[in-house]
Order: sequence, then C-alpha cells, then structure tokens
Amino acid sequence: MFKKVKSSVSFVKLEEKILEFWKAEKIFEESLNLNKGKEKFIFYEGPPTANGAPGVHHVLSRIFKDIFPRFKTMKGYYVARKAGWDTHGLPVEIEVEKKLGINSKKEIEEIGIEKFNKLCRESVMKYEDEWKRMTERIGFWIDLDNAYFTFKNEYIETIWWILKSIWDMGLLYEGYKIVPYCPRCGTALSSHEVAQGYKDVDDHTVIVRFPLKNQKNRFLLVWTTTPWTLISNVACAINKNATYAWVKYDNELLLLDENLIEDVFDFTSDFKVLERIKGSSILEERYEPVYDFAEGDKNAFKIIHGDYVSAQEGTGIVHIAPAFGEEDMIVGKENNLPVVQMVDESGFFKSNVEKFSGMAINDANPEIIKDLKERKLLFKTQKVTHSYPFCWRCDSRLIYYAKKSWYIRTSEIKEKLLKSNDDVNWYPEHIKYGRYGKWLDNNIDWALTRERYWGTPLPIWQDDAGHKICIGSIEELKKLGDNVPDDIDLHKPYVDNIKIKCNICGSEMKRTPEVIDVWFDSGSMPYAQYHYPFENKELFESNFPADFICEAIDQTRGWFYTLMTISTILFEKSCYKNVLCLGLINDESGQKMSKSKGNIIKPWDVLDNQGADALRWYLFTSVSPWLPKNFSLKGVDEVIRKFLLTFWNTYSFFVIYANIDNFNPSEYKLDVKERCELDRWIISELNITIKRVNELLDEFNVTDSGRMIQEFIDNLSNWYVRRSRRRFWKSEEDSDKVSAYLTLYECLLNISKLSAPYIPFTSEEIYLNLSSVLDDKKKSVHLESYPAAQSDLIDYELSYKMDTARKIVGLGRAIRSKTALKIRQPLKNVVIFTDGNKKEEKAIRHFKNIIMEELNVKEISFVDSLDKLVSYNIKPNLKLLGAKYGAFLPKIREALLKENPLQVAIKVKNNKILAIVIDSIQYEISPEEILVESADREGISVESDGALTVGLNTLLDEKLIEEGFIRELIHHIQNIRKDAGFEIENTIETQIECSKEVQDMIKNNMEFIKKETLSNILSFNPKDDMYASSIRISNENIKISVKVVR
RNA sequence: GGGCGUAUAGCUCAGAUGGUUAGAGCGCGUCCCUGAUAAGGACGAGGCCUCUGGUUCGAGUCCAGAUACGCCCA
Repeated sequence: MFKKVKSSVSFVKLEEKILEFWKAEKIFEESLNLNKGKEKFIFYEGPPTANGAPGVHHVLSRIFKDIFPRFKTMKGYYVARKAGWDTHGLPVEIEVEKKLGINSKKEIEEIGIEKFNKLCRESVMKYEDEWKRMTERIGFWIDLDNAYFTFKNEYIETIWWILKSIWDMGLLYEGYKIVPYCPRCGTALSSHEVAQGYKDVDDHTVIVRFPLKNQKNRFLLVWTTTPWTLISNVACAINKNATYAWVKYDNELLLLDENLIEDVFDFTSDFKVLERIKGSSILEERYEPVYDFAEGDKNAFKIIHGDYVSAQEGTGIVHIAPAFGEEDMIVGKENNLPVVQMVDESGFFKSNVEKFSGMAINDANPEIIKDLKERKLLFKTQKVTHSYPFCWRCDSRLIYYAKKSWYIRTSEIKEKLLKSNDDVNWYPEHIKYGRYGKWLDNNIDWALTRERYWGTPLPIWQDDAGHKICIGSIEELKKLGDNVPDDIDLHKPYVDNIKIKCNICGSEMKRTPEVIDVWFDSGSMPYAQYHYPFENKELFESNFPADFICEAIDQTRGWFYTLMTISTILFEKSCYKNVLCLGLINDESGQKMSKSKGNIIKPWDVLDNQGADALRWYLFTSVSPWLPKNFSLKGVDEVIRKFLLTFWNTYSFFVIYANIDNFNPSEYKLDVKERCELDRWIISELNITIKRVNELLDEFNVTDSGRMIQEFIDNLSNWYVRRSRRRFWKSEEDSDKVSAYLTLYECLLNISKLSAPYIPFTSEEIYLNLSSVLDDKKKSVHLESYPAAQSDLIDYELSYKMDTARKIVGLGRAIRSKTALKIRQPLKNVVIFTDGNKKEEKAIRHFKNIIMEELNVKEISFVDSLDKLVSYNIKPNLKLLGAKYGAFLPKIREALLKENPLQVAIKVKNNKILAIVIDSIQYEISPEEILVESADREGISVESDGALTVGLNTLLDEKLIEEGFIRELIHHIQNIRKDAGFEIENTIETQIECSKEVQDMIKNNMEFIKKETLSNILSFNPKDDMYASSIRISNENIKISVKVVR
C-alpha cells in the first residue's frame, strides 16, 4: 500500500532526501533524454559571476529560469540547459587587487600582468562550489558539467570571429569619447561603478563674462559648476529657441536667458533689461576666449546651439569643453570643434597650461576663480549642493574625460535594432517600447574597450603608420603572427607578445593594448557557448534564437541589449523571443539589501530552515515577478502554513484512510459522470484550474497560475475533504466511498504534477507515493506529462451553484456566531429570500442538503418577500421635520407612528411620498423625512449579502435541545478518546455518571451515541481501570470513563 | 535634469472592457468548530483607493498635472 505519512513533516529534510534521489537516479538527465529529438524549447543562461557569494536575488532569477524549462519539458519539449559563467572584468580584477593589497594600475604592472592575470583566473571561480551547492539545493536543473566559461580560448575565439565580422562591416572604429574616469586609479569606470559613488557635495558655481568679439562692452554670461574645465573651453552653447535678454548692468551689456534674470541678478536691483532677442539670432557669433588653448582653430570660440540647454539653472548659456563632458563632445562633433585636452591621465594640468601647470584639477578651482577675478571676467560665484560621482574604491572625484577607445557603430544599426525589438515579447510589456525601446531610440555607439588586463583582448593589431588589421581566429593569428606558440593563451600578456608584419608597409604591427567590455562577452554567448562557427554549426543553428531568457530588470541596458545588438549585427534579428524581467529584492521594509545596513538575507538561512519549495513558492506567488519584492521571512512561513502544509495534510489524510481501508485506486474505475455531485464539483474545479494554469504558464505568468493552484488546494482541503470526511470513515465499502477515494486521489495526483515545476521537491514526494500503485507510473513526477484539462469535466454551472451554497452557509454561520448558537445545536429551519433571483434559488435548492448539514438545520425554505424575515421600525427624521414644522412636530410624530410600519417602509423604499391626515388637513412627508430601521422578527435572525438574505429560526424546543445536548456529549466523548491516546479505529467501552434526567436523554439516543463514538458498551457503571474525565454541559455535571475493548 | 514604473486596510497583495455597499491573506481583538491539519469558520476594529483638476449620468479604474518612492540613465 502507500508509504505511511506523518502529518508532521520537515520540508527541509524531505528536500534533502529528494535531492539524493534525483542524483542517484539521474532524473534530470533522464528528463532530457525523454524528449531528445522532439521539438525544442530554447533557453539561454545569462552567465553569473562566481567570484562572489550568491544572494537571494540570484535565487530569484534561478528559480524563474528553472520553472519554464521544467514546465516545457513536461509538455514534451526538449529543453537543453547549458550553464555558463561570466569570468572576465573589473570585478574580478578588484577582487585580486584587494587580495594583493594594491589598488592602482601602476602597481598591477609592477607585479606583472602575467602574474596578475593568473591570479584573476584562479579567483574567478572562487565561489563556484557555493554557487553549485545553491543551484542544486533550490532545485535549479541546469547542466553545470558542460558549462561555458567566458575566459576559455574557444569562447574568446568566437568573440574574435564576431569582432572581425563587425570590423569587416566597417562598424568597429577607434574614437575619442568621454568616459567617467578616476584620475587617481588611472582607469575608466563602468556606469555600474559610477552609480555606486554619487554623493551630495557643496560646490562653487561661477558665472563668467565672456566678451563678444568686436562688440564693445557686450558680454555673454556663462555658467559652470567646474571652473577648471574653462581651460579647455572652445565654444558656448545656447538654445536657439529660447529668448535671451540684453541686460544693462554697471555700464555693460550682459546676455542671458530672459527667464533667469531674476535668479542671476538677485543681489541687486540696479539693472535694466534693454532688449530681448531670439537665441537663433546670435548663433555663430564669436567671442574672445577666456583661456585660449585651441591653437588657432578656426571653429573655436563661437556660439552654437545645444538642444539640452535650458532655463532650468545657470544663465542659459553653457560653456563647452568637449574634452570633459559627453554632451559637450557630441555638440563639439556636430560643430567641428576641436577637443582641447589640457589634463593628463592622472588628473593634473599639462605643463603648457602656464599658470596652472602641474596642478591637480580639483585644487585648481580656487586658483582659476582668483585668476578670473583679477582679470575682471568673473561675474559672480555661488554655492550649490548637487550630487556628484566619486570613485567607490578610493573616494576621489571622478571626472568625465575624453579618451581614445574603440567603439561599435551601433547608432548606424538603430533601425535594425528597433525592428529586432518589434519581434520580442517582453514581460512586462511596458518595457518593450518603454524603458528598453526608449533606450534603443537614444542609441549611442557602444564603447567597447577598457584599458584593463583581465578580459577578452581586442584582436586588432596596428603599426605606427596607423595601418590596422583585425584577427578573426587562432588559425589566422598563427598564419600572420610571429612565433605563435601552439598552445597560445589568448589573454594578455601572451597575446600582446605576438607581432604581425603589416602587409601594406611591411612594418611591425602591435596589438592594441585594450581588452573589451565584459558585456560583449556575455552578449556573445549564443555563439561562443558552442564555439560557433569553428565547431557545432548545426547545434548552434538549431539552438537559435532562444525562446526564453530571464534576468533582472537592470539587464535592459546590459545583457538584454548586448545580446540583441550582437545578434542584430550578425543575423539581423533578436536572439531571443520572450524575455521575462525580474524586479529587485529589498528587505522587509523596502530597503535595499546592503552589507552596511546589515539587512542581507542569505539564501542559506531560508533554505536550511524553511526549505527551497517554500522559498520558491513565496517568490513565485507573492507579487508579479517584475515588481520590487520586499522579502519577508514571515511571508515564507505563511507559505508553509497556508499552502505547503495544507497540501501535505490533505495528502496525508488520503494516505492514512486509504491505508486503513486498504484502498488501491488502481483497482477501481468509476466514470466521473457517475460520481456524486460534490465529487463532480471538485473534479470540475480541478479541470478549470488545470486549464487556466496551462494558459497562464504559456504566457509566462507564474504568479497568477500559482495563486490558482493555491486556491484549488484550499477548496480541496477546506471544503471538499471537510464535506467528505464521513464518506471516508464509514466502515462499509460502497460506490460512494470508492467515488470519494478516487476523486481525492485524482485531485492530489494531478496537483502533484501541476505543481511540479513550482515546487519540485514536495510534488515529487507526494507523486512518488501516490503513483506507487499505478501500472504506468513514472520514476519521477518530472518525467510525467503536464496535466491537460478535460473540458467535458468542466461544469461552470455547478461551480456557480456551489459558490451560492457556500455563500448561504457563510451567512448562516454569521447568524449563529452573532446569536451565540453553536453549530452543534440543531435548529428548526433556515429561511432564504433571493429577491426573485431564480438562478440563485435553483442553486440553493440544488445544494439544500449541504446547506442544511453545514448549518445543522432541519428544513430550508424560501420567502417571496423580505417582510417575512424582517420587521420594520419607522421614525420621524426629527432634524428635517423639526425645521419644517416647528411646534407642530409632536402631532406629526404621533400621526406617523400610527401608520403601518411595513407600508411606510415600502413607500420609503420606493421613494414615494407619504400622505398623512391630521385634523382633516393632509400633510405630505417625503421619504428622506422618515427613518426606516429593519429589525429581526421574533425568533428569527438574519444576515444579508446584497439582495440575498438568510434568516435562521432561533427558537428551540425540547427535542432540539435534547439533540443538541447529545451532540455536545458525543463531542466530549470524542475529545476524551483523543486525550486518552486511543487510535482512531479503536472500539471502546464508555461509562457515564450523571443525573437521572441526563441518563434518560442518553437512553433515548443510545444507538446513535454508540455508533458515533465507536462504543461497544455504553452504560452507567464506572470502573477503576478506565480513563476518566469530568465535564459540564448546560449546568449538568457529567463524568465520562472510557477504555479500549478488543 | 530625462525616461520608465509603482502608489488601494497596520503589513503583503487582488481589483478585465468605467457601473450597486472596494476585496483576500497575514497581524490584532472577541467568539465558534475540530478524530487529517502546524489548521478551519464567524464577527469586529482598521480605507479622503497619494493629491489636484478634467472627461462622464457615474471614476480606485480613463485623461492632464503634482507629490512620494523605486529602477535606469545623465
């Protein structure tokens, strides 16, 4: 029979046992083999970095990456799941720097790149074990043994092939752009790093007077927060659509945005607006440079237009230094402005900046302000507080700095990218043309290179004459390069040692020193994971594009973008069709989890105490995946209590009774149509659930489908099983009992399959036990087919009827609660008013037995008018009538109270005017002047929900009281049995000591009591060897003794 | 500063296409029920559905604006 089930269960232990089972029986491998050769569902794993410990947010993405492959596998698809690891980049380098106790490029180069990169390689998989352990423990099925690693030669070779393709298309170029740069560390930072370091600081902003060329006493008022950048000034930007004003002040004419006059001249009233002009009218005007390092460039020092210039702050005239600002660089390019770079890579002014030569730029600000003041060019300085980025490692101010680096001309393929995006389904949808679409719309070229060490080297060699060649494979490198070792490691410094002879001029070409952005590594995974096109051509082609990818929402600008960009360049389409975005995880109070706040929840704390299924279910169902989650351990506990345990206990109930009855479901067959209505109802509910869950999962909707399963479990446990309990208890085996067993069995078995992708452990345990009696059982629930709904078993009308019956029961129980009449006390009847709703009435009649049983009443009846349930009191609205009739009010009141309350109430209800006659004079009383209160009729108590009203007859006669008393007595005997520790199936002897009256009542109900309490003997002679307990029912003292008999 | 999202009970969340009295779970209080259950049921307290305008016979829902928070980007 079934394996014995304890109702107390440790999910953590259970899961560990299942993990061993999966491993021993190679269930994952088998689930793959099962569908080999069948239609594929293609999943791409976005590679995590394993040089840090995994957090809860990693669990989140990994379980969402798990559930769909599991679901699709059960639907018969072949779902390959190749793991991958992101292994390059600054995070790895920083980890090693920390270990070495250094933090600058200079120190790295002193140690030697060879040694440094060796340490990087070693540190990359530092937390691999913990990642593997976590991955397995949460039940994420992925092929870790054949994972791709971005640092492997084969992987890099594919990237080289991609880069060469891009090079051949003419989309790879070297440019001069602005990067966030830490002068102390000598390196550009990634945007992610910059975002970490914003701080609010007080800065001096300055307004400087720029003299217009050949126009005496006319000045531009130019605003900047970084005076040191004035050294590199080459232009001033205005907005051509804005209106500017010439303001007379101190015998000079100053130009600024008309909307900012008040702000700028707030220190004086001694100014006068002379003229207003359109911005466009002064475009191209020349001015005298404040600092001239443009070396006579013809285009420098004029007024240009900048879209972004606004009247928000400053003067509406912005100084342009293309070397130190991205927007400056862009407008600089548009206007052919020179880039004047007067700052070296360590953040010091170069030697030819006479007055400030060798000065650190941040120290130079006061000096420059002083200089401007002396030269009478300073108009005003002001303090402002704004947020500014600092280096998160060394806390020095970052600068935006023009550097040479390599770019992919993605702006040129923007239209293609937009088209690729059109074909992608985003979850949630708004990302598609919102955050992501807008990002594509504003596409700028991809800054590809980093001047770092541990990364994929850019495969471009060049000579002094600027001739360049891009290498696309190891073979090509060996062919063209000098002395390339057979086992060349494609990383720095080895690859840097290779020289190539230029085929144009014959001189020596050296590799450009940069490595590439790690995001290019991960964006290349569709190809590089299979070493395409050098190997596995067919394998790649049959696994492209992906049906499904899933990562956190911050990847819109990361992996989601780089994947799509590379595939669009190579194949003119997106390499993924469906993408699910996940929200961030905060702590319980909505705070970001961070080390400094100490509010980090470690996955193991949850996994070791509450278990993986509880965590999975919590993350799946608590809130839509893309919304931020406030993680709460209490929430996980609630999952255990409300869902897992309810499921488990229903299952345990079934197994306990099936074992007692030796019931083997595989030996019976009973068509659902021949089962009783309650059974057909729950089977219908089951199929509705199966249908909806399938539909929702096809739309990648985990949350709603999970909630549906939970609701079904609740219905199964708290209505179906509760209603059916007696059917399982009864000793004879008839078709009703068989029907009950089969129905509950089918529900549980189906739910174990339906829930398998969500809670792979618990579902496995339940499935294995329940299916053990079947001929066509599978070795694991995960090798089963996913349940498909049988639409002929769905009966929506029955659902409606049951809902209605349950509504009545709810109202009836409310009345009992209100009137303090226990359910055990039988009542005469329940009376229902449906206000003419025939459908509702039909439903109630249909389930009247259930209603009567649940409410413990003898009869059920309907009334066609509410008056039969409720009586009315009417009262004059004294506030209104008083104002109207004043002293005559008492007479009105007297007359009103003589009226028939019911008829008045009906009039008021129908909004009709009531006419009353006092002393032959007719008075008209409007409905709002009368207050109607409904009250319970004598002996009847009501509750209503909308138009539906339920009344319970609360009058008790002697017979009902006796019956209630007996039920109460039985209840107590049952409790005493339980206290005495008897088994459920034990038969007992019961002895009762009580008054004569109670004895009479017991004698009247002897057989019933004996049957209910499984008492063979029931009499009034207590003995010493029995378990005894004294109770009190309705002021009667009763002593009950019990013992087991054979 | 820009883009996107979110805002409903103390907490976590539901509330197609506008339509009676805005719901559930947790927590709290008071009862009730219980021979699968660590459970279940009833009642109660607790809601300017963030705010301000607008559209409409009617707005939590649609529109505009504001505010706060989050994410992304400057």
